[in-house]
Amino acid sequence: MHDRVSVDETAPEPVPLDHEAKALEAPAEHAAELRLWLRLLTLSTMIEGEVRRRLRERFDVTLPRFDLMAQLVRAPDGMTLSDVSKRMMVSNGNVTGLVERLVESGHVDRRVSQTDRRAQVIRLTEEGRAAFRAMAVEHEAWIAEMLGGLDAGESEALMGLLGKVKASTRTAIDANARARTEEARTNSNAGTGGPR
Amino acid sequence: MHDRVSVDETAPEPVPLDHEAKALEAPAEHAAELRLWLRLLTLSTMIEGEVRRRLRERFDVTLPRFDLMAQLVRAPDGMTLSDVSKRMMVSNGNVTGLVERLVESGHVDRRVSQTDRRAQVIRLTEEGRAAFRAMAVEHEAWIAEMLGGLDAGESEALMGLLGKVKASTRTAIDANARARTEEARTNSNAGTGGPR
DNA sequence: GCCTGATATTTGAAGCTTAAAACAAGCCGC
DNA sequence: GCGGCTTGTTTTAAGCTTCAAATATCAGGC
Repeated sequence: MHDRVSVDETAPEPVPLDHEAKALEAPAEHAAELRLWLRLLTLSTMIEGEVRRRLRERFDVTLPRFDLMAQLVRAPDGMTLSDVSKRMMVSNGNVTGLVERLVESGHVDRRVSQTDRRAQVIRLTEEGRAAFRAMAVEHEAWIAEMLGGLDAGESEALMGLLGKVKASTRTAIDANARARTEEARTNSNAGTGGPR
Repeated sequence: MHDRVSVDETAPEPVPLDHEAKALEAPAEHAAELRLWLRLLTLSTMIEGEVRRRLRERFDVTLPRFDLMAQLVRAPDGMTLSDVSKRMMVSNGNVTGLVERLVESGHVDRRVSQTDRRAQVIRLTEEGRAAFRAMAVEHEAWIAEMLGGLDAGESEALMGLLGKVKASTRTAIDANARARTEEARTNSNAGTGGPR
């Protein structure tokens, strides 16, 4: 497989490491990926935490509400809860509660879809739109301040690399999901005596 | 009201854009940073979500518990709750509850520090260590699978760029914290009639 | 029209998370 | 050795989040 880490670790290796040492050192094969992931996670946790803090301090609003409003502001025609759920990558049940509170506070308007009686279409109210506009201006400045350490070329390079990782992550997730679906199908057939 | 029905608002529009349009387009100055942040956030959300799902599916464990155990496995002499809180970048109160549940399940051992009677020192139990070892092996493979799309050079480049962003983020956060502290000091002086 | 499977949403239980307030104990300068 | 500040932890209230189960509706095939 990927022998990237210049496989010169072959030579000695007399006594196989015991479990303990293995577990502690073990990053063995994939240390680089693990470090990358940890740095990525640390960074987004830092930024997210700071944005959360500032939103609360300056506007007394929570980050999830801001995020939801950010989705809605780009959809003047409204979105269904499912749409929001997919875009925000959170569960359906989560969105239900979030929307409930935003309707309560008058930022969001919710009505049954005219074409699908199962679905709710939600939109920002005028108040919601105004509130979001005010927040978005500062939010953007915060992000620019925090991510401002790169020049245009670096920024573009980073964007590209993140895109590449995103693609391979997507692939890994999809492959896993397919495998799970397949397994479920098989089990189901086995259980019900489906096509042998 | 909202003339959503595709007004084909392209052609005319002679007048300078109003607030609405501005707000929508406004990424104006800092569009690149905003896009970068969104991509970063999307990526870490994707990975984190998948790891969470797999940990639950394979080991019936939550991600925060895994993360806490990952901190402890590297500290055979134990850590205080505060240490953990800082390393995980979560609130103190959060750690209290998390540790409570891990002690309950027998993965973690907790005792009062011998040198500071305020502090609790926590360690993995043998069971906790064994359980973590098993999980860590798969976890590492998952990460390698998801982040596997880069060659060594790209990986290193990404690491460097993330480091750079992390540094500038750190700077921005610290500057803000200092400003807040300063403001608090000033207010406090004003209120109590401190040094003019 | 009726069944079957898919989709949209809600609900409930459990757990995670934060912020803020309350304590307890350490540290320090006088 | 006593105030006063700092640090370590817990507690509480509110909100976020997930998963899984329950509802309701839709869409197709027959």
